[in-house]
Amino acid sequence: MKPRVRFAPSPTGFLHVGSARTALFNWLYARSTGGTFILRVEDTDQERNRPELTQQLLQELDWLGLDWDEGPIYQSEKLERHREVVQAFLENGHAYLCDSENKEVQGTSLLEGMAVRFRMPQDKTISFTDLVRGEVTFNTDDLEDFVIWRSNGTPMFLLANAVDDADMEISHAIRGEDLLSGVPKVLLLLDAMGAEHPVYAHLPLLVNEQRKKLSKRRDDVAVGDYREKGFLPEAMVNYLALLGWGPPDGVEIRSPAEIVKIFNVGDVNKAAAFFDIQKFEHINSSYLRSLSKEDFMQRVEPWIGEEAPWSRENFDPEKFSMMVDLIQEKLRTLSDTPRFVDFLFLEQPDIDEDSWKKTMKDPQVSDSLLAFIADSFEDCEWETEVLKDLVTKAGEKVDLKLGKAQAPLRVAITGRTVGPPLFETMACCMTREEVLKRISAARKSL
RNA sequence: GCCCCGUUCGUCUAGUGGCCUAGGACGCCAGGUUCUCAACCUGGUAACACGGGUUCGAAUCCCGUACGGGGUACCA
Repeated sequence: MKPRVRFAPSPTGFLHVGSARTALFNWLYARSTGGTFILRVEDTDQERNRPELTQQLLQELDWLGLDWDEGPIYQSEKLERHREVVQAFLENGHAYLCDSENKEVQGTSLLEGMAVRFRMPQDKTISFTDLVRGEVTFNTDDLEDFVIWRSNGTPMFLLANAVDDADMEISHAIRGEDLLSGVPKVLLLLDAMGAEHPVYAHLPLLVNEQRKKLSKRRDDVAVGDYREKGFLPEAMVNYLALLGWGPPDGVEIRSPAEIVKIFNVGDVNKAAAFFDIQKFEHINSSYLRSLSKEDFMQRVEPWIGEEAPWSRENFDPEKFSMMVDLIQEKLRTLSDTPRFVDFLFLEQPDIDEDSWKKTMKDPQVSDSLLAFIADSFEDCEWETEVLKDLVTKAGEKVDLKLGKAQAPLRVAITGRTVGPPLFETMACCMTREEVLKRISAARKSL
């Protein structure tokens, strides 16, 4: 029997990174076992039953490359089936009608304005084997009769969940630990239907620095936010896979396809994991570096177009293309790109205050240094090595090594102390006139 | 409150009774890279929550304590 797993998100208008991780682990399980990955949209809550919310969800999954084999199946379309099960429970005594005061009402058919509660058996032990946590046990005395049907005529989550899992013959339910306490109720529901139990695997939660479940109010939780910050989908998948699971050989950076080969849900660990943006950035920069130039050019497009800090007519694609060779290895995210090249496409460099203060703190020295440099640049060959030699010589006159001597020039030209290799940039992408103009502008500001 | 789950370097993890004076990665720190660094290279720092058992031997098994988290809705 091939495993059948599902990702069953509630459409909230964005994909939460925790949900994305759950989707990923289901996908990994299906792909690594030859199973079927099913997408089911849990939109039983009327407010969430909106097509555009679902659309966004599908797009994010698509962006991550998590393709599904069946679905999307909409839970809201199964209303009749859910009603049928609840009706049967009413008839066979597994559930009862209940009014707005939570009082039991006699009757064996659904009534408008009445909710339905599942009857909890007394002192019954319920245990199951979780693939991640091992044996987990509950006692029904700690559980209450719970609502399975709302008075507005719609099914509750647990009921819909149980019925759909049974009908879709889900073999493995892989989801977040926050759903662990709901399992005994679902198992009871399944038993009442005479359906089989799926195998459960509860993944550790993703937490923030306060060790609390990632929340959308405090934390950056939308996958789309990371996309907009310039993270690559394969880096996102790679990083998410590392939260709660580790490759047996310790090689952390590897493609989704390679992860599929070595993934095992039994190796998932139990403790909550902190979503560490710094490590994510490290992984992203690694993927960025390994991109072919062609691929990089394509992916960076959104960051150098309309959104860029320069006006479109000043942008020069050829210069940019040359700059890519110099900066690709330095980027942590795609959104870092503009600030490494913006000075080429702006009338004036955008001067960073801290950089200016740091390199121009002795205006006398900086001025004479820049004067020497400007003089020697007036009439020289416009080549990387020549420019570098000239700056080295200018530095010697004020008793500074190249490392220090290039700093004021770098800030005058680019506006920042950090950037692409300076001499190459000037030689390949700037004219003598532009460079001299910026040097003199900087000297005037001293 | 009650129920459930968890606890290895700051962080993510390896470790399934001897190979552990606990390994890797990120971060951090130091040095290197005769152009910067937020890039790259090398090195370093740093952890088995605590207390009892079991065992010749425990990070690994059992019990308890502490701490953390999740659940306990006519949300999902």
